[in-house]
Order: sequence, then C-alpha cells, then structure tokens
Amino acid sequence: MDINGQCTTSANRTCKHSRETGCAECSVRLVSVCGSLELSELEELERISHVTAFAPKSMLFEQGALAGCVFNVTEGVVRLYKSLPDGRRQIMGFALPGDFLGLALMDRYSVTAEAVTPVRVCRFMRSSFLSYVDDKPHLLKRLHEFAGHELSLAQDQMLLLGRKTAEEKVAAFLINLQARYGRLGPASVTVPLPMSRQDIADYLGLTIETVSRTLTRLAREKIILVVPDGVRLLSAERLDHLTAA
Amino acid sequence: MDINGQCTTSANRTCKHSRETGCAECSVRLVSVCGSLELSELEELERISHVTAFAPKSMLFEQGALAGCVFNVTEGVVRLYKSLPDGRRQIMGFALPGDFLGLALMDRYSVTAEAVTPVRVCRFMRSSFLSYVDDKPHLLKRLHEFAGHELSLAQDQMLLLGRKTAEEKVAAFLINLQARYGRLGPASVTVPLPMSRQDIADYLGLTIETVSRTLTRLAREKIILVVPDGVRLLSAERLDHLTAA
DNA sequence: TTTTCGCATTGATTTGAATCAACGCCGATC
DNA sequence: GATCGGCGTTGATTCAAATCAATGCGAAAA
Repeated sequence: MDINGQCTTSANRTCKHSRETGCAECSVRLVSVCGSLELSELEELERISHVTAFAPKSMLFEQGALAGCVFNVTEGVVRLYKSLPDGRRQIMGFALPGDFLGLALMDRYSVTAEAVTPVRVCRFMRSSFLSYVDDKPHLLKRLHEFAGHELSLAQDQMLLLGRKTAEEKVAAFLINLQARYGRLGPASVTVPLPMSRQDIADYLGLTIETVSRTLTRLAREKIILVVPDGVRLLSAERLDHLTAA
Repeated sequence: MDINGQCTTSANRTCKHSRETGCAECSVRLVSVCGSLELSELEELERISHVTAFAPKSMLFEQGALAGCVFNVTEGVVRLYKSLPDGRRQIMGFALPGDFLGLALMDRYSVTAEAVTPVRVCRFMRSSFLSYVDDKPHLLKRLHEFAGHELSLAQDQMLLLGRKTAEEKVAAFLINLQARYGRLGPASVTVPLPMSRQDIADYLGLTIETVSRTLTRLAREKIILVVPDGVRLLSAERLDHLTAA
C-alpha cells in the first residue's frame, strides 16, 4: 500500500497473510477471472494479492489517476462513475463480488470507484499483475472475454440511456440486478438495493424524484413491493415486459 | 463468405488475392490491431484475410447472429447499432478505417453493423482468426488494449447519453469526430458527416429535429459552418467549451 | 423537362422528466 | 427524549426536447 499511495486511504485496511481462507476456497473464484487458473497458478496469484477492506463511501481509486492497482471484488458493492466539472455524475455500473476492476489494464483509471457497502477486495499491484499475466495467455484470454462482456453490457446501457423511458430504465435495472445476484447465490425475488436513490438515478440518467415516483408507481400496480433497502419483485414477468428488451 | 453465409450479401464482393497492395503497405495498419505484427506474421495474416467491399446501407453482420467473421475496416464508415423491438435504435458508434469489428471475439455479434459509405474491410473467418491469435500473445494483448480503449469510449458515451444536454452532445460529437479523422490523415477543420441526421440523432440519443436545430444554432453563432455532407469547425475552442468535458 | 422521393430544416405544440418546494421518517448525536 | 441532518417521498410547476406539421431542396426516375 505504499509507494504510489493510490490504494491507501484512512478508510481501508490491508491484511496480507491474514485472510481466513485461500483462493482455492474463494466463493467468487469460479465466476471471476481467477476461475481459469490452476492450483499452482492460484498459489502464485495469492502471493501477490493483498486482501483489503474498504468502508462505505471510501474511494478505491479515482478517474484519471495512475492505475497503481487492480482489484477483484470479493464482498460488497462498488459504484463506478465519471463526473463532469460541474458535478453532474454518471454511474457506469455497480461492481458485485466476482467483478474485476481495472480489467482494461490501462495505465490510468477511466472512472472513479467508491465502496457503496463495506467492501472486500483482492488487490494487486498493477505491475505485479501485468508480469503475472505475461506468461499466462489463457488468463489474458479470460481477461479479454470479461472485457468483451463488459463492452456488451456497456452497449446495453447505452441503448437504455439513449432510448428508453424512465419506467423502462427502472424495470431493466431491477431485472438485471436480480439476475446478477442470482448468479452469485440462490435466486430470490427480493433484490437488495444497497445504493441510494441518487446512485440509481445517476446510473439510469434520471433524477431521484423520477426514480422514486417510478418505484411507487410500480408498487401501486403490484409489480414490485418496496421494502427497506430493496424491492421484492412480485411479477418479474410483467416487469420484464416493461423493460422493452 | 460461404459456409455460414453471415458475411455474404448481394451488396458485397470479395476479391481474395486481388488486393492492390499487401498488408505491409496498408495505410491503416499502424493505427490498427495489425500494427503490432511482424512482417512474417503479417504475411500469414494476409493469407487468411479476404478483402471485401460493402455498398452503402448493406449489412456486414446482424445483432445476435453467430459471429462467423471479424473485420478490419480499411475504407469507409460503418454504423454499429442496437434496436429495440419497436424500432427505437441506438447507434453505439461509427467505425472508421483502422477500427476492428468483433474485437471481443465473442461467439455472437452484440450489435448490427451497416456500411454508411462504400466500405472496404479485411475480413477473417472468426475461427481462422482465433487460431491465428492463439499462439501470438502480443496480438492478444493488443486486441485487449483496443478493447480497453473501446470500453473507455463507451463510458464516455454513457456520460454523454445520461447527463449531457443536446448542445453538449452535438458539440462533443463534432469534436470527437474531428479528432478521429485527424488521427487518420492531415488535421482539418472540415469534418465530413457521411451519416444522416437520423444516424447522428440515434447516436446521441436525440431526434433529427433537435440535431438539426442545434447545428443551425451553432452555425448562427458562427461556431460552425454547415456545408454539404459535413461541417467546418470555425471555432474549435468555443465548441470544446460547449462539450462540458 | 417534370415529377417524385428521401432528407433536412423550420415552426407550433405537447409532454415526460426535471426542477422547485414541502414534508415525513429514522438513526445519530447531544 | 429533543434536535438535527440525511434520505426518500410526494405535489406543483417549469422546461428541454419530443412530437406534430409544413416546407424546401437536390438527386434520381419518369
């Protein structure tokens, strides 16, 4: 943590060599980029990784800064966003466990990353990670696959931002989030929403008022039920129709 | 062409072994993914490539179809878009010479690609290209770099679509396009706009009327001059201020 | 040459979402 | 347990861009 300072804030704590379990037992390994590694490679990776915790609202890295580290999220939710000089903000996505931050391996971060909930990550010095990848073409291939997937998601989001109505945006957001949680654990009709309404608005290109109104309208029509810190999808089918996908 | 039929339409013509000059003399090589290849590798690539021409409005490939081929654009402009069932369309980008289509190497196309102008491409069977890449980690690395760049551009576009005004959108579009043309040839204040107003609107998440009005307003303020099939940027500086970047 | 048609522009009007404004709720702090 | 501040909801109003509607214009077809 160290030298470049990118990855150190008062709000996080690194605990190298003190992780409870190793990569081999990691619950998100199979859905993550590490899923393609063999046991010996995994051990090597473990040696260059730093398990790090971030408190809610703390920053993992900032748009434009030199990319000192790359991250694999193992617990919690991270928001990735860009800001305009006047403060307008667009959230590019919410990273969940299994998501890799810094996938592009570029020398500068293209977005800012902030913890929404308490977050745990496997952190790697970018330089270490680059040399680690260097003689592992199958890992590079997997990174590229993940990048391609990201690109495809970005395209979906462009379609949403450019051409969908507020209701379609909110419906798509809920359905997508449910699907993503479903890939991480047991499928559930209750979708946790750890992020604020402002975050949701900034993700969908709306205002908090419009997000709120849309949620209450969907609730009034018995399509969802708004619960503390989340929503229950009462009719995923009707909600899916509303996404216009 | 052939077997899978993806790459054949009445509107295009393959002329294998009849290209005027080889890859080594290709004007877009250095800005393209092939820029990282050595001469011997280039010859090998040339052997699996098919120079193909597409007429304006013809389709290179369609969203959702099996990705039979990947493409390197050498001449012309290609629009990449997604459509909703009801016909709403979002253009993800315009590919210029040097741009690679199918970068993600995924098994299905995530967007539809159509020629805007007469287009020439180097076309590769995806399977051939995959095996070609397989033992060339440096090429894979370059592909990944390009994908990372694409991802970064997609994020810029999300910010634009979600949070910028019509004027900011149009200004950013013109400035970006000028920069891209500038990388391909001599810098110029005249930006060709081979695509229709509808294309521009579908790229910026606007309507043709709003694009048209915004262009005439910028022209009225002497920031641009609308010319046939393009605009002249009279004050790139003032235009740049309007992008809010 | 005239007609037609696709594309772009311009004006009038509407509208979906933003803005402005108030209030309610709850957890933290004193 | 009172006060405060952040967050979310709801209502009233405004506004930027969409929609509706004409018109212009140039290239291709008749």
